[in-house]
Amino acid sequence: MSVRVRFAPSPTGNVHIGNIRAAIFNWLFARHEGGKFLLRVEDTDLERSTPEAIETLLECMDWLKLDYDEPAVYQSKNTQRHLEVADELEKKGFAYRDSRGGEGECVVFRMPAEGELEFDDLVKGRMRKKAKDLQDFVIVRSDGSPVFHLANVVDDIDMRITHVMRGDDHVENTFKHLELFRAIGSKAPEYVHLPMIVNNQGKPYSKRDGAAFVGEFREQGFLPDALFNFLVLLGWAPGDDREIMTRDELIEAFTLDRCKTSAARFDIKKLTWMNGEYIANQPREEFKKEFLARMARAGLPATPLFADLDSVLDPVQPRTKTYSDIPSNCIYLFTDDFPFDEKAVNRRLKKEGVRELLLEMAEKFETMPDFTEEALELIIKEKGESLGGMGAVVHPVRVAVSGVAEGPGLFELLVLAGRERVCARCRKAAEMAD
RNA sequence: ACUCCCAUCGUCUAUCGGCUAGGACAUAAGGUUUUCAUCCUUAAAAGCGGGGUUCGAUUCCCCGUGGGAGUGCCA
Repeated sequence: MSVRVRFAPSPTGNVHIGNIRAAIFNWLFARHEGGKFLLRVEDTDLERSTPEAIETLLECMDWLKLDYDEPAVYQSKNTQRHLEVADELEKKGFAYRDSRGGEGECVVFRMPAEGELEFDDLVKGRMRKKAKDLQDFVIVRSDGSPVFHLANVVDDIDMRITHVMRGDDHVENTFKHLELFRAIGSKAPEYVHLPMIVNNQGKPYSKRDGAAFVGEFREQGFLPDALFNFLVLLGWAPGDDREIMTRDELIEAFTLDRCKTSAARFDIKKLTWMNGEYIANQPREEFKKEFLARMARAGLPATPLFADLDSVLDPVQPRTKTYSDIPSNCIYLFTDDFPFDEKAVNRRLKKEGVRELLLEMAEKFETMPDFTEEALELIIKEKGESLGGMGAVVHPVRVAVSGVAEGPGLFELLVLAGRERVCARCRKAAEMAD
């Protein structure tokens, strides 16, 4: 029988990285096994499951390229079926009506009173629980609506799910679910419980710990492939020393026996590093598209003041860690109205003789015959020798032209900026000097 | 309180009884570079504690400790 797995999120506005990680594992498993990956939207909480929330969910799936193989199932459409099953269970004596909660009559599923319940988790191994440690549980609320446990199991049956892969926090539920399958008379799927993603305190990773929702990572300028790659490595490893892997490599290598059993902390620094690697290797056209979008959003022009966009992007792309740092990192290439970094100004401009130096260099730049990298290097080197090192010229000029202390190679930068701008900026910065 | 789960460098992880415990991120030092990023070299950095099983335990078992999860109308 071929593998059928599902991702079953409740659409509550944003998709948590823990949930999407579960989705990724399901997706990889399905693709590795040549099975089906399905989406079931558990939208039974009508108040929180707004159309916008569902839209957000689908966008996340799309962004991460988690394609599913059959039309999405909406759980709220199956309510009748859930209630029929509850009726059946009640008729057969597996469930009973009770009003102990006081809110009216609900339907309660009867758990075994004694004995031991067990199942083999494909990652965690054999799980056992004494029957007396599990209580009966509500499957239909007093308002007539089916509860998660019931709906989840019935839908898994109807969707012919073969493997349920979900968060660790569901292990206890699994004992209940297994009893439901048994009572309904249906073969239960295999179960796989994935460790949680936690914060520095070991608690479930939440919005308080930083970006916690897929949309936030997208907003902050992470690539879907980088996030995907990073998340897979939380709780799974290929066994060799590979870390940056393509989708195909991940699909090829992904097996359940390499999943971990312990919780993993979310390390944004490593994600950022990985994202930088992905950006550096991104096709120029893709980078350009995102670059322009970010510039537009920041209200900056789409075309550089000088040179063409590609020349400007050459030094920018390999230095970009996340898209969100694009506007501030290259604003000086697109407008003369750029900010000066205070530290850089204090360190490189507010020094004895810098004013004169900048004016002199502006003069030299203006009069040199060819404004090329080679010629610039000669001139700057020459001037530097009289000042005890090229740095004495390079640093002030860099800050004068870009406002910041880091960036592309200076000669490259000057040529990009063009003679006219360089001279103007040197003279303007000279006023800030000393 | 009870039940269950988990436990290797700061972090993510490798190790399926033989380990001088490997890799990556982060950190530190050095080299390359005009700066930053990159790149190269190097350093520091781990088996929670106690018992057992074994010729030999990070690896298997038990106890403790720590963390997490769950315990009838959330999912």
